[in-house]
Amino acid sequence: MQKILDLISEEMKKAFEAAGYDAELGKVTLSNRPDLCEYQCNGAMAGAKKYHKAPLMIAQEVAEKLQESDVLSEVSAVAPGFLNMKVKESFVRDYLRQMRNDEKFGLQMPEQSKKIIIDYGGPNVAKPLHVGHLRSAIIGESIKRICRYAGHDITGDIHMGDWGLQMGLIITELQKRQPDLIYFDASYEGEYPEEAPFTISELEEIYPTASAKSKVDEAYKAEAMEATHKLQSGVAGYRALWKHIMHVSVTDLKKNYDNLNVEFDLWKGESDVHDIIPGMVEQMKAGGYAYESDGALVVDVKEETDTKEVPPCMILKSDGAALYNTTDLATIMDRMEHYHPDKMIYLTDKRQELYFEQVFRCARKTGLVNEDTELVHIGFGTMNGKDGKPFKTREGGVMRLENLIREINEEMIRKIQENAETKGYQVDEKEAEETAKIVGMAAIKYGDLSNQASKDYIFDMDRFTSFEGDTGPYILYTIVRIKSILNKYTEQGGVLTDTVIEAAVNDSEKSLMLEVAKFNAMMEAAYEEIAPHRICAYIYDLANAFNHFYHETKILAEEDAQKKAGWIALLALTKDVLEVCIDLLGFSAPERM
RNA sequence: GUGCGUUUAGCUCAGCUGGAUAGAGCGUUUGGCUACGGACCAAAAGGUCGGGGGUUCGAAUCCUCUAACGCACGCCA
Repeated sequence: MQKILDLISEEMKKAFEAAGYDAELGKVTLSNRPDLCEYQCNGAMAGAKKYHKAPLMIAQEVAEKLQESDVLSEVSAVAPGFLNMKVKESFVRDYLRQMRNDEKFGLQMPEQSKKIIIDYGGPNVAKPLHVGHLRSAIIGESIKRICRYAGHDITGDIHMGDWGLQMGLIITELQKRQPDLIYFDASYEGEYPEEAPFTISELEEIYPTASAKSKVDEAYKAEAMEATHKLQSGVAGYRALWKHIMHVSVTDLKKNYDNLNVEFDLWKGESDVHDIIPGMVEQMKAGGYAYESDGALVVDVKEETDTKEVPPCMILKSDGAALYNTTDLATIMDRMEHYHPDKMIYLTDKRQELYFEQVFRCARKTGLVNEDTELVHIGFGTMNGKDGKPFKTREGGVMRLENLIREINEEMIRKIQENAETKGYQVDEKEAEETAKIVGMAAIKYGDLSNQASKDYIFDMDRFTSFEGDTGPYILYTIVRIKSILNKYTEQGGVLTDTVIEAAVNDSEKSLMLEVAKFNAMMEAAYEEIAPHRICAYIYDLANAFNHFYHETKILAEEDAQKKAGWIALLALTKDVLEVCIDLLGFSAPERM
């Protein structure tokens, strides 16, 4: 379906042409003076110079041509040359009827679906998730869903840190504690046990301990590096131990991401490309791209047009070891070979911007990707506390994700019970817990996504748990309210699928309809700009438009059955649009709250 | 030093790619509950859009200079 603004513009363009002017001047935009009109066109002013004519005169001539329009009503020319207009109620009605029948509410599917890989999450194995992982998970999940809804084939890869020194550290510490473990017996040739010799909580304690020791104890660090090397060169016992670490850790990660309603299609990590690194390095050397500089192997990625210094992209450290760049480049190579993506999206902290610029240029220069393969880095800002500094616990430590979620949920349960008390009804404890989880998720995710991803934002626990105004819970509340009305309609014998949208009878109804009609344009923008916050802004407006309408209209009490059914149809469409939107943001609405 | 980003109401943020009187939420003040769910709605107060200059009929938006803050600038990820 065409966007409503395009349909209106077409009508206006025809009028410009009919009046003897360039059709392109007839671009229509939303009115920024809603008290005067619904839509406006500024083309007459833009054309004044070209036609040596007063803008108002041009506007008047164009307005003349639109007096009989099926689309527009009340077209008027206003000084200094604005064209103000409203749209016909019948036009909006027909548009929404079509929307309601369309699978994706009028969103146009691309001619060619793109194959996209999105790299987000990025946790480290054996380390608990903390608030720093929250944004990547939330934003990445939403982007993935938006691209998918927009008709593209997108694969989400968690891309774990599962291969470096951290693994050697864990193994070393484990050996200190349990030297008799069969894994450390080099002469052992049998099968290794299926059960891991540690639990996730032990693992989470082992790593920081080992990391701290390595910083003060050189010998310990050397052991860890040796263990890392043994692991990477394939010593059986070490590999078996590594598999245990991975299994225990991934199981725990899955649980945590499940709680966030975040799902990955691929659980790849740095270890997956270990074997292809030597080949890639050789290829880069053979191609004449990589050369030695200060002992390290680098590829120049400067470009003529650069206004800044772009340091070369390092492929190997001076000790010959791989680094982050190496695995990222190898991963690109691996993905090109196995998935043939048209586009790869990386979601990380925005401080890594220059780094990704280097890696992307290197990948392009060395021919790891095709000319038209898009490589995109989306850098997000830091989540700060109320003081404007990176978010910490009250004690000043790094806050674990689980704890943050728990705090929000507890606050939510308190609110729900409080609400029930003031209204004098009983809540089932189980139900309250479930609802709290759903609402808490909406509060966290909406709070994050409603900000532009690239900006730092302030995570204010009090604000998010206050549930008033521009928040996730407000959106959910609106949906639940509509559901409640629709349920009552059904209970009274109405059949939702029999209802048909009618022309608006008052301003608030029309505003709601016009708001609903913006869906496909908004989605297109959200996809093109990779901007979930567009969806947030839209559903907030939509929820406001609905609540406004709701307060002015007694829906179920309406005696005219056709009118009532029309309203119900509009409500159902509004609810469906809202629910699709929140699903794209990664949360859902409860039945009651 | 170089580059990038940010600067809009007391606070937290929008601003649809150059249009009319710069918009929300929170907070403040005021009004609305026989509930189709008041976690709502209606209204008021509150802004030299960091500052200067320029382009344009018209600038928060484009150009330029400048200030403050933040971030990044080869062996971390």
